[in-house]
Amino acid sequence: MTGLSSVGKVILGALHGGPRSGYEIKRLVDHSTRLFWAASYGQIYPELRRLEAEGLVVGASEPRGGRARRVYRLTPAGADALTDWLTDDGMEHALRDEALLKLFFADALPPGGAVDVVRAMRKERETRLARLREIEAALPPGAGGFRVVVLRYGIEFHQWMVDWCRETERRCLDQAIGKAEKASAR
Amino acid sequence: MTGLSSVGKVILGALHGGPRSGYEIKRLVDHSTRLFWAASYGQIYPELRRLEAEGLVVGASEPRGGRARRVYRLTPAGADALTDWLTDDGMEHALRDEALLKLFFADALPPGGAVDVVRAMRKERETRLARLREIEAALPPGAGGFRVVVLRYGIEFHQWMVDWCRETERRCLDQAIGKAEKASAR
DNA sequence: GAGACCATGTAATGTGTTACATGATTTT
DNA sequence: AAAATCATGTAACACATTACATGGTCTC
Repeated sequence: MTGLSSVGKVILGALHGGPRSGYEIKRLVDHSTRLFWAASYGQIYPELRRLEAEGLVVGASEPRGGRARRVYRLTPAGADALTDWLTDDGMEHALRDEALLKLFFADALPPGGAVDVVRAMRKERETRLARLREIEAALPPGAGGFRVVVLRYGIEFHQWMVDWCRETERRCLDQAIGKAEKASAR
Repeated sequence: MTGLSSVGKVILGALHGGPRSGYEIKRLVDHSTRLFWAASYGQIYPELRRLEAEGLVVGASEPRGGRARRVYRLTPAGADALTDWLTDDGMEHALRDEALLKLFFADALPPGGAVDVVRAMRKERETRLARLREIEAALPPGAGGFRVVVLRYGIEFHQWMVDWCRETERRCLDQAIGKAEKASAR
């Protein structure tokens, strides 16, 4: 009832899909939500203990072979906390984009410098877009559910950014030509 | 030469536009880059001192009336550090989107719960879009430069998200109707 | 004279990453 | 036998927000 921490949210969500160890939660996050919600071991392990102390999850020792392993599952209180969070109206949305910051200050660069910024931005987004498309291609045919909806959001968003970069590069170059013509007309 | 800190980047960029006090830098950030690059007093003031110790900026006491005020300007080394950063290929891009995380786990919600998540997401983006459009409308006519390019990016991006939400809401409802028809056909 | 705004700074707190330490099991 | 992966955990550090403390000026 204290309000879930940032890590707590992914953990409860992950455990809704079934009992999991801290290691498995980290793996799941790295393979699915990391682009919009990351979590590290340094957060996950301590938080699992805190959630257990609050009664939202329970851990049980379930070794795999001789390998120690602690598996957590949602308690009814944990499931309630999950739906409470899912239906509340907290909507944190933070973006940290170095390319935009560079572009914002691009007037400090010699003419033509800005295009390089946008070009570098596009290259980076294209790489990530390709990786997302690979994930999509590897999806079992007929896969549905909201996890796929979110993946497609990622793909379409990255595609949108790549298009925006291309358009902006074009505009930068047009402007450069316009300036050059004006200069030669003198 | 040590590699600029996150705050250092906005500070040098801001100072390229002219000498400014810490307070003015904070104001500028809050009114322009905060959506993709924020900075707080707790970062700005200590960082200004660090940058001065490194020789990238110089501060001078320039009181305004009886009000103490310390104004910083770029040194040649600071201007160099700025262009070095602008032309390097660091391209940090992090996104933290609670709406996407909720949608990702929306299978845990009763049918129809996901639409509410998307609707809440759209509402929030619409509010921000409106604020950005106000800023654009208040722009002096004929305003140009990369600051405006970045503002338009923000507007178009938010518009894209709103459209995506609308489309997704529609699809969720269609699917619900499809299911209801299937159920009634039995 | 109240409230908004200018102005600087620090301390406490929270959030998050990285590296380290340890060790078993599985795959090549 | 080496490398990858499974598995847990902590300590150090970096990054960032919030609240507090202080006080001047300007506008209504």
